[in-house]
Amino acid sequence: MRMKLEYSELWKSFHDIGTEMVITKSGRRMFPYCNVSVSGLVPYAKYFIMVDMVPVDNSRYKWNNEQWEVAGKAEPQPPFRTYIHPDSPALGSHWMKQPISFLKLKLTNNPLDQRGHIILHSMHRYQPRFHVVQADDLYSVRWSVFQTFTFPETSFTAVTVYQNTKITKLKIDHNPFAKGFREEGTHNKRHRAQKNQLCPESAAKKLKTSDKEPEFECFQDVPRLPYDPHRKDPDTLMLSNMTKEMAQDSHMSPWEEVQDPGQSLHNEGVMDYTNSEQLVPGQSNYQSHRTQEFGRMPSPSCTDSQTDYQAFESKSNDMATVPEQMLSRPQPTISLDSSQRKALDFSMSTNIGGCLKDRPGMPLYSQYTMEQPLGLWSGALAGQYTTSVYPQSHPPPHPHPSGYHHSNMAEWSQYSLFPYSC
DNA sequence: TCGACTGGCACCTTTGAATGGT
DNA sequence: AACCATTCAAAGGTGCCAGTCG
Repeated sequence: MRMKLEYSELWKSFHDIGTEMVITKSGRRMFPYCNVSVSGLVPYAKYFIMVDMVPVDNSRYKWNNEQWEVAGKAEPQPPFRTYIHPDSPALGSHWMKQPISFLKLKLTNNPLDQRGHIILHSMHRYQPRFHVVQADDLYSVRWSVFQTFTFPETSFTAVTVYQNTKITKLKIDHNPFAKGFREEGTHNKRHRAQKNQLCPESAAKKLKTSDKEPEFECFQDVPRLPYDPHRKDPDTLMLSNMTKEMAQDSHMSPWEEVQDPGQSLHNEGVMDYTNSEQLVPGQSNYQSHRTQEFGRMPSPSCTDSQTDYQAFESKSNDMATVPEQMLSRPQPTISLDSSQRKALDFSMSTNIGGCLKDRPGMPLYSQYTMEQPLGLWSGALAGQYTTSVYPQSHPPPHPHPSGYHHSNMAEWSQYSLFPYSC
C-alpha cells in the first residue's frame, strides 16, 4: 500500500516558512488542505480512511523576533479526535480512483466542540496522520489491519491569528476564499471595492466576469491545487451512511458517538515527543522522509499488553523510515471486576477531562472505552474496558497515578480505542 | 502592560434552486 | 419531458481589525 501527498510542493512552500493553521471556536478549514492518493489497496476490499493530529513535541511556542521559539511546556492535550473521511467505508477501487480530499476537515480550539472538529491548542505544533483501515464497517475497525502515513511537510503550528506575515501572504495568494485580500498593484480589491460603492452594479459585473475561475491560484513557482466544479466532493456528504445509521440508532450526533470521545485511533504507546523540542520552523529542519506504520488492531479477545505491530523501512522515497519509538507499542486491555467497574463508572461520570478530586495535585485527563464491539453504551455489562488515564502535564513517561489500571500504564501511552468509546 | 483570543466586518467562492432555451 | 446553460440568492470561507480577557 502506498500513499502520496498531493500538491506536496505547495505544502513544502508553506513548510519552508513554517506552516500556520488558524483555529477558531466554530472550526476552520485547513489551507493547504490534506489531499492524498493511495494505491495498492485490494480493489474489492472495504477501507476506512481517517486523519488525526498528534502533537509534534511537548512545547508551547510563541512568535518572537520573526521566528518561533519555545515558550514553555505544552498544555494538556485536548480531547483527541479522529476525522473519518465521509466516503468511508468504501472499496479500495473507489479510494484509488482519485485523490482523497480532506477539504472539509476543520480545526477548532473549542474543547467542548460538538461538531466533530479536530480540537487543537493554539501555539502548539501538530502533525497530521493518515490512517488506512481495512474494515467492512465501523464495528470491525477496532481490530482491523491498518497502515498509518505521515508527511512531515504537513506539520503546522495552530494559531488563532497568523503570526508570520509571509504565511499570511502565501495563504492570500493561493486560497481562493482570500482573494479579496490580494494586492493588485498598489491597491487591493478591497480598496477598489470601496471606491466602487458609488457604482456597485458595475463593480459586481466586473467581478463576475474577471474572477470566474474557481481555482486555487498559484503565482510564481507554486503549483496549483485544481478545482473540479463538476466533481461532487465526497466531503459534502460529511458522514457515511453507516455513521448516520449509528447516529440514528443511538439518537445521538454521529460525532458524539464516533469521534467525540477523545480517543486516538491507534495505540501511540511510546511516541516520545520530548526529543523534538526545537524552534519552529527550523530553517532546514524539513525532513524529506515519509513515515509509514503497519499494524493490526488487536483482537477483541487479546488481553496481552503486546500485539503484533510491525514496521519496516520502506525502499521508496514516499515511504521511508519508521520512528524507532513506534516499533513497539503496548496494547493494554484490562478486565474489571464489579467493584472496579463501579469505581471506573464513578470516575467516568465525574472526571472526564478534569481532575480526580480525590487526588488533589494530580491533574488527570481521562479517557475510557469499552472493548466489546457491540457493547457500546451498555459496555459496562461486558466487563471489559480499555482505559487510559494520564497526567495533564504532557507528555509522560510518568508513574501511573491511578489505582485501578493496567500495570503497563507506567509506559506513557494513549490507547487505541476507536471507535467504541465514551 | 501585553500577548492571545474573539466577534464583527467586507469580500469572496461555492452551492443549489429557479428559470429559460433547445 | 429531458437536458443544458445561465442567473441569482443564500450559505459559508477568508483575513483584518478593534475590542476584550487573563
